[in-house]
Amino acid sequence: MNDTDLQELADLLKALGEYNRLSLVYELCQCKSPKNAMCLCECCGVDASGVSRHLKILAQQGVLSSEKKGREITYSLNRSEVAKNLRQLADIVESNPQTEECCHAN
Amino acid sequence: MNDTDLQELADLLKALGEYNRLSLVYELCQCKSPKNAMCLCECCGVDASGVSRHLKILAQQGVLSSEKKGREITYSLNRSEVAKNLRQLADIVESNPQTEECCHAN
DNA sequence: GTTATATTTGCACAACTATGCAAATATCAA
DNA sequence: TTGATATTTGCATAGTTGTGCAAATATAAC
Repeated sequence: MNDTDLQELADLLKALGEYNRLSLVYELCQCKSPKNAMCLCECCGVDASGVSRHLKILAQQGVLSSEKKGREITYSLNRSEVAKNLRQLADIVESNPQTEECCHAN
Repeated sequence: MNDTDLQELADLLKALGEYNRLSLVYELCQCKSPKNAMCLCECCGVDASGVSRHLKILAQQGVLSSEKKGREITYSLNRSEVAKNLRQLADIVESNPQTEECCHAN
């Protein structure tokens, strides 16, 4: 894993690591169909403009997909992609160390 | 998943979602034995006090375990616990929606 | 004892972030 | 066209965060 990968992973985790954003993601977890910002606004203690910004961040990190339908934009969760990224990190964390030692200080 | 669980999960993801902290975690991933802050300092563009603070945050979130050995403190990664948390979230994200609809706006 | 090493803490600061409000934009409905 | 609805954007602001430096603390080594 190079620096760029690590940075992208950090960005993804940061996007998910904010309470209201994670609430939006969790809400979309439980939705069969895509939802617009007004609907998602209800499950999040933030006004429409704030939700709009949160959804943008999540979409930028590939957590959500958006589709424009007339005057509204519906968002859905990229379930398999997000799950894949999380499991990849879990695998790395749990894998056996590849190098003898990471430094020579001790 | 209640609000407290969601908050704790967000805190964990936030702890991991910072580049230098994630670098520390990744470094410890590759270490067979626990490492102290001086050693970990080398893999992270931050001085000792900064590393100390990052390690504290990671330990608070259960990512790392620490053990005091004389004048040094060695840190190790809680591999299975971190992996478990990440996989749990992955499972939730990928699971089929339980509720019909999350709201009635559309 | 003194000195060296490892870590934490107080302070300052710059940068970033989440937020609400109001205005702007876009699209639908009547 | 006029009005309603959905979303974005500019602005201000309060709060948070990462950081380095220097000082304090703790412990080992001499």
